Amino acid sequence: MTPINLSLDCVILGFDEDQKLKVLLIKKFINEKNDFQFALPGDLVGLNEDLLVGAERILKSLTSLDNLFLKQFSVFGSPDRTRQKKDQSWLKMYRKKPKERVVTVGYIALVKMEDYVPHASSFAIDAEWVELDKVSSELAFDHNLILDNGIVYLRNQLDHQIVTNLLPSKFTLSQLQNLYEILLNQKLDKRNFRKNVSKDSLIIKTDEKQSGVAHKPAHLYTYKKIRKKTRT
Amino acid sequence: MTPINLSLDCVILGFDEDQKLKVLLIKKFINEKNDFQFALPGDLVGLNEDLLVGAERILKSLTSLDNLFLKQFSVFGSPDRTRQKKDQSWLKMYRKKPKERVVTVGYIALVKMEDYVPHASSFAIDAEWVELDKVSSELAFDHNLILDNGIVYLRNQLDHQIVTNLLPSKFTLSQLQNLYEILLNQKLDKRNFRKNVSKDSLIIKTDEKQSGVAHKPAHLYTYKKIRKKTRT
DNA sequence: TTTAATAAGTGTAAAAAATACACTATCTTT
DNA sequence: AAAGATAGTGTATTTTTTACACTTATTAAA
Repeated sequence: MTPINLSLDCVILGFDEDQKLKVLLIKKFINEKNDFQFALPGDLVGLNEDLLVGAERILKSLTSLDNLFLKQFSVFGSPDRTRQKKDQSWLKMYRKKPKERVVTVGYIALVKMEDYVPHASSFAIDAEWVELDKVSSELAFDHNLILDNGIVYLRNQLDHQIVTNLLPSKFTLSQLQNLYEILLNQKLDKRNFRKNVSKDSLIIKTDEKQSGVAHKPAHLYTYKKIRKKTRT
Repeated sequence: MTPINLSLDCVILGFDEDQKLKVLLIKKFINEKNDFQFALPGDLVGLNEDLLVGAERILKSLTSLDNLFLKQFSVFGSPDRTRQKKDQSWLKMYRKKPKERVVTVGYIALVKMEDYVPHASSFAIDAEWVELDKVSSELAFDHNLILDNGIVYLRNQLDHQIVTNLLPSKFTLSQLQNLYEILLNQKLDKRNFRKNVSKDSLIIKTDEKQSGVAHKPAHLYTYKKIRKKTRT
């Protein structure tokens, strides 16, 4: 009875060597003149599709990214969220019922960029990693709000498991610390950081060392993964 | 294009003198023979209705409860969540499209029961406070799951503001501690509890005391409220 | 009016967790 | 062999958390 559309939007944060946190955005044409807009990858959920499965499908269809751990973090349901002027043109082109309300569920993931090279398809004309402070404040719909909420959510969720996933399977403690500093956006004390890490029985020292560095080579560590998957 | 229905379900937890945490359930007939079922108060959101406003409206229409602080806590979107046998009969009676999928957003609130006396209306034939451990394991749809998730969410959110809302405007520290113990389902140390409370500048000692009790009368305290309201 | 019963109210010591802080070690490059 | 660079390490201090037992003020009963 309620013709409400349900969409899923993905906040995919990526990290790589150049030490910046980036978000995966798609570019889409919003008219025949090839004006474009950036947006989080997202689309309507399928009729009988589980939400998580749908988020995975949509993400893959727009960016080709696959096999990541998405987590639901919030619902955005303002009746006006798709009714700003800037978004009407795209809606008319791509949605059968452009005026109908769209409620969206936000999903988030944090990945190692090198493992996930986006390729645009479907209505995305491009899919790219964008540095957080270079993200346009004029994303489609309320995507700036969704992005901000996602980042806050993520910072409160960080743990060794999530963070080590962003590193090579063998990593140094300095790499790990550096990554925490970027994600949390704050400096950490080296000795205290190492004290904490040493309490985590899942972070294991290998007998390998870094090589080819122009300084004392660091020990390499690895993380014992026990992966769980839950859905609601 | 996706004929997905969106509903809102409310987990309203109540507390009162008899020291038990209860949840507000409605009773609904599921057939002409007057067989019934218990459920969380919930229904489809309105076409152009803000989600929070909708949750408030639905709750009021089913139970007459009004003016409480609902908070969104999760989305439940399994495609099968309304497709169990037990729920079909009710759906046929009350929904125009009983087979259509329904995704629901969970809202939660914690209230003082005496302030909120439920009166059933609309399709609710009864609205009552039910002790948590007496709740049927056969609530409508996936409402047992929603309820459990809501309780977990709530326990992680408790603070003096929320908790003092459940007490009279003047309360003793023993009342407050007792309430925490019930909500958290664990014993707390009296002196440590009071030490903590004394650090909270919003909890203020009045110069009144209990009277009519057969023991040393306790001082009464009050909470300085600064109410904020946020929505997404 | 004394006594018993009941919950209120109070402090301190010990343990655990968090923080602050600076030098030596090992490798590469020049 | 010296310089440059990052790795790696320990301790003292502060803060937070925990554990724990007796005295006090009132009412009810004897």
